[in-house]
Amino acid sequence: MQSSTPAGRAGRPRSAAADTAILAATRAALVDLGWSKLTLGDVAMRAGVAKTTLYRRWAGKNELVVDAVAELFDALRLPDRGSLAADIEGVVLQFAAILARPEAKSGLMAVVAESTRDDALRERIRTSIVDRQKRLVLEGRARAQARGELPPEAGPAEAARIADLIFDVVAGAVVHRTLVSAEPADEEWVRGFTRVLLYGLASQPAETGGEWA
Amino acid sequence: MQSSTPAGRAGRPRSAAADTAILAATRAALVDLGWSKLTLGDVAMRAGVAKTTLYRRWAGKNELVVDAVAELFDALRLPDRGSLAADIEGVVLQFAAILARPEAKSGLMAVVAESTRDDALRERIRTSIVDRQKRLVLEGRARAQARGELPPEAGPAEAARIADLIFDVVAGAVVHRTLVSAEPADEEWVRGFTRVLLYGLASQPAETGGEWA
DNA sequence: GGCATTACGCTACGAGTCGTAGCGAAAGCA
DNA sequence: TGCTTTCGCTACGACTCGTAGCGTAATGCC
Repeated sequence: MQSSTPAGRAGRPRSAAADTAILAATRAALVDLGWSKLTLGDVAMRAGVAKTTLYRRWAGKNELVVDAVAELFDALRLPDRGSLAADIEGVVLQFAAILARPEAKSGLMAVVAESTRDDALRERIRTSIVDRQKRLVLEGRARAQARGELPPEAGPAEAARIADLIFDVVAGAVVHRTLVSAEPADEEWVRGFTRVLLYGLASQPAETGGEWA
Repeated sequence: MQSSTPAGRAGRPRSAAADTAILAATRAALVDLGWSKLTLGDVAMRAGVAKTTLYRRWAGKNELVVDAVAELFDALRLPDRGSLAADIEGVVLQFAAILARPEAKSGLMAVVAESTRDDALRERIRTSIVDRQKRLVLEGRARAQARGELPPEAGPAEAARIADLIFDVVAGAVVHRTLVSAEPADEEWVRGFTRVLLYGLASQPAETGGEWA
């Protein structure tokens, strides 16, 4: 975000309603048109604002879509389900549900691709999307350690390393399953994933025969 | 690919040299310009061919970049390093090295993003990029089972499920580390990842203190 | 060798998008 | 009531797109 009147400024304040309308219109355009065919003129028309207003608030398509997609991840929560496995399954299913939405699919990966050549954009993605997700990893890990389900790590540097690793594994697997393999990360898949994450491949006794709880 | 004269056709055959020049020019343009600023006119000029020639062979930017990026993954091999852990670390490091190249970074995620709204494109990505990677998983898994490092699975359906899961975890983690976290998947990271993949989080005794083999 | 067939380079074109400039009107703050 | 900033609107040059048309080049077949 870069809207909302910067506190005690004089003059006409920016319309907060326009912000929400623009971001909603951006998501709607992502659903209807996808990333490549989405134009700022079209978004402006959908939102009922002038194209110039859009350019006054966002530098371009990249920044706009980052903000529009970021709001989708605001709903992520980490309720205490009693065990680490249950906590993981719960939050992964939430994450998968968000990624299943077409506006997230077509928007998120596109801005990530653009961010490989734009450091400012990558930073924007990190602060408004990635860090919110990563916080859940830290929270879940601390909770599991308090339960005694995970061993405490050596030091703060080691803790950060492992947290980063876990985050890349979890988020990466769900994203890859959803976008590249193009198959749903449903409950059955999430159960198998959680088992591998907690106990590894070597322990996999192939207990599930197919479909049963 | 859709080039090379379709066998016994009459008339002037398509120049194979043009194909390689175009694909190389596409990768060069990806490095210099990135996905969004890459234009087919620019690629044609770099390759020394007319723009119309490009349109005669590829339907558009998406298909062209898929083919150009796919060639990067031809180098993936799975040499027998004696143990499952060593095999995984070896192939993951290769995968990471390819993903570290700017033409792979900016090109791959962009076409994946587009493929969320284009079934034909997704199929093209699957056959020319994803399936080649997935074959390594099947091969490595079979090798590990022959060594007795992994338990045999219940049936063919279960085997496919687990192979798909492993693939999404491995490829997804490396991609997420490289593109989203924007940090290198170096040897240290790969060691930690392989440990989690094989033995899970619960067994993690935080043995590495930082940097030592 | 000659002929049919296909690919190639080149030019030109309408259509669409981009991002910006300039203007008058509207909406807050002091 | 003024001052300041935003807003909607129109218009603009520049650029890219994807295609059409033409003459030429390179092959297979007879």
